[in-house]
Amino acid sequence: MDERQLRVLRELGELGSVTAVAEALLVTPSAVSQQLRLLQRSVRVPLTERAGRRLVLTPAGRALAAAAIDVETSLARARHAVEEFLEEPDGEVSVAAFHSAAAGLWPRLVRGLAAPGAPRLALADEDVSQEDFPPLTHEYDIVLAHRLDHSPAWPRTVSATPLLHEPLDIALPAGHPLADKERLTPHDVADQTWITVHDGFPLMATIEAIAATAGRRLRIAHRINEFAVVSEVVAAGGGIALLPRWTARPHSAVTLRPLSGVHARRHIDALHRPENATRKAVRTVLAELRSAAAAVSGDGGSPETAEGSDVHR
Amino acid sequence: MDERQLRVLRELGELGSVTAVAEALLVTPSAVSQQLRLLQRSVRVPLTERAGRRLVLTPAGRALAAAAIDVETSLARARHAVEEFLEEPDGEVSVAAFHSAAAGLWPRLVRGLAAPGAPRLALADEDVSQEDFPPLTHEYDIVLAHRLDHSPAWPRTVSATPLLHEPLDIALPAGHPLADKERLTPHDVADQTWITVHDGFPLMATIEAIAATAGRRLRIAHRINEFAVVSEVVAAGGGIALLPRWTARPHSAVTLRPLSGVHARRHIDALHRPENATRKAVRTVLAELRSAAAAVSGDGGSPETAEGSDVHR
DNA sequence: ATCAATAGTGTAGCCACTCTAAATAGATGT
DNA sequence: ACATCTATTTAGAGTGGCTACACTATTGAT
Repeated sequence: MDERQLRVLRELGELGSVTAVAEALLVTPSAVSQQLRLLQRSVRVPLTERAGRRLVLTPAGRALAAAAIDVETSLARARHAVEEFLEEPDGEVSVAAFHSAAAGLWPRLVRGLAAPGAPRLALADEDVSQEDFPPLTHEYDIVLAHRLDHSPAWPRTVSATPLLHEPLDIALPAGHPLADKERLTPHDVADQTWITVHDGFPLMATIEAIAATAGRRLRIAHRINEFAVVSEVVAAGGGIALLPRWTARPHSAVTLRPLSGVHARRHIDALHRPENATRKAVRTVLAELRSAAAAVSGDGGSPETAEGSDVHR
Repeated sequence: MDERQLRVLRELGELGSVTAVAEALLVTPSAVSQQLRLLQRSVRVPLTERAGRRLVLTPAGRALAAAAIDVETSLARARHAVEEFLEEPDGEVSVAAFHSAAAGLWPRLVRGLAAPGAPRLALADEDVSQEDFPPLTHEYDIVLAHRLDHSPAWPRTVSATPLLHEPLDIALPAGHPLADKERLTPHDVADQTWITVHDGFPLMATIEAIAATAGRRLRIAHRINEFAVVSEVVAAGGGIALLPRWTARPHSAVTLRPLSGVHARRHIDALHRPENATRKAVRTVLAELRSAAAAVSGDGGSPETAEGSDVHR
């Protein structure tokens, strides 16, 4: 008893003759007759009977034909299941991010997708080194990742949607002498006590570039990945640090100053496996992320969020 | 996208490897792999992906596998649909009957099957000549039919369950001189004015036998098929008639007297197509009909219905 | 590093299944 | 009685899915 046989039986019930079924299914009446014979073999009561020169369903045949409708319905649903999955506007979308991107973008993302009918977010923070971002796309639909300007591009196996090209500024405690200058050079900052990320994390390459340009080894006192913690330690006079301009939460006792002389910018990209963008819900989240990023960087940001573009704080 | 492919996909989701699916479905891994490739061809996003040396479902694959469960469920239901139809205790059973059998048996049938869970009855009266009873089994699950003792048996294409072997008595108006005799002979009744059924209806053969035995042509004044009407006309003095002993409703102004000298009995049988008895609901109704018939004929009839066996009225 | 074990995929060929074509049988209506 | 319509049977062709086997890739052990 397979789909084809049930289909034939059902059509016979609705069309009332083998010939009509054959025409509907684009086969010969012989094929229909044979399918019916096979189906009959699997059942112990007659499903069809002759009515004159026509063939009609018995009550048992009608009972089975009714069940056949369910089979065809579920098969039709299965045939559309993938499309529906792709077009579902409110599907679940998992988003991973490192801390500063998470802190800077997720609040806007959550607010922007709060409406009913919007994708359901599943957020997770993941603080990994640069080469570990792409594999995360196997676990999450979208991975917010960052890399420095001249670091190797993301592998071709993942799609990358650029979100931010974010300057990295020097974070100074309020009242620090260097805060008087509008811009700082590697030479200006090379002799300071430093707070940096752990080895292997993206910002480290910029720290090394500063040291190379100034021709000195930096004095690195602390290793702190989390920028909120960094801000607090900078404010407390523990040293100076490199902080992203837009995604690190401003601290009232920390002043940011742009750095000249080295490329001090990072890319924040949304990584995802290419086929993932066929899902409407994923595309919606990506669009919302772009809009959140534009707001954060000050391009058309809402008044509520304009503070993010205020460098001097 | 057919059942087999969906089955393979679903099993892959649950078992987690092509080899395990192959073992579960009793085929080689190669066959599983080929089925998956075919399924993939019908869909524009990947359904599976490599995880090390294993193969796992993508989110789209999981969405389709979920739909596959519905397909398998409905197919399993279809495979049992006929059995369920046959075993359904409360299915609808259509019963046709000629008038006197209907009047005599249906009230008991309806009362006996009033309980919830009993077959649902669909009753219909059909007053046809003897040869037209068997074809009615194409329209009704059970056909109550009657034939005279020596008339040809029912064709082998239908099953016949004997219900009653019912004497045919002479109906006389109360106070008629013949009512004084305990039994009547053809000779006694041949000179009376008669009320008979229409030509072609079963009882007519007995009327003809009476005429033949007595050696006379009967004086047939009226042609009335419906026994309730016959009783009224007999009571009013319109003539005498042949009435079934048990199934015709007794009339207070009509006396029944048994007839000797000719075979004056009819068979009342329940006809049905043989495969119809595979339905539990039909068997239940047949059993209830036998019990109703036994009660009507006085074999273990309940007090409430004992009047049916009272010939002298 | 190398090797063995494990997992999945590709290919060739076989087998079974389902279709078509044509002949047959039965029913209907003129 | 005959032409027409309908369903079935049979034989044969074509398709498709399966197995066997070879191959690639990954993993873990020595």
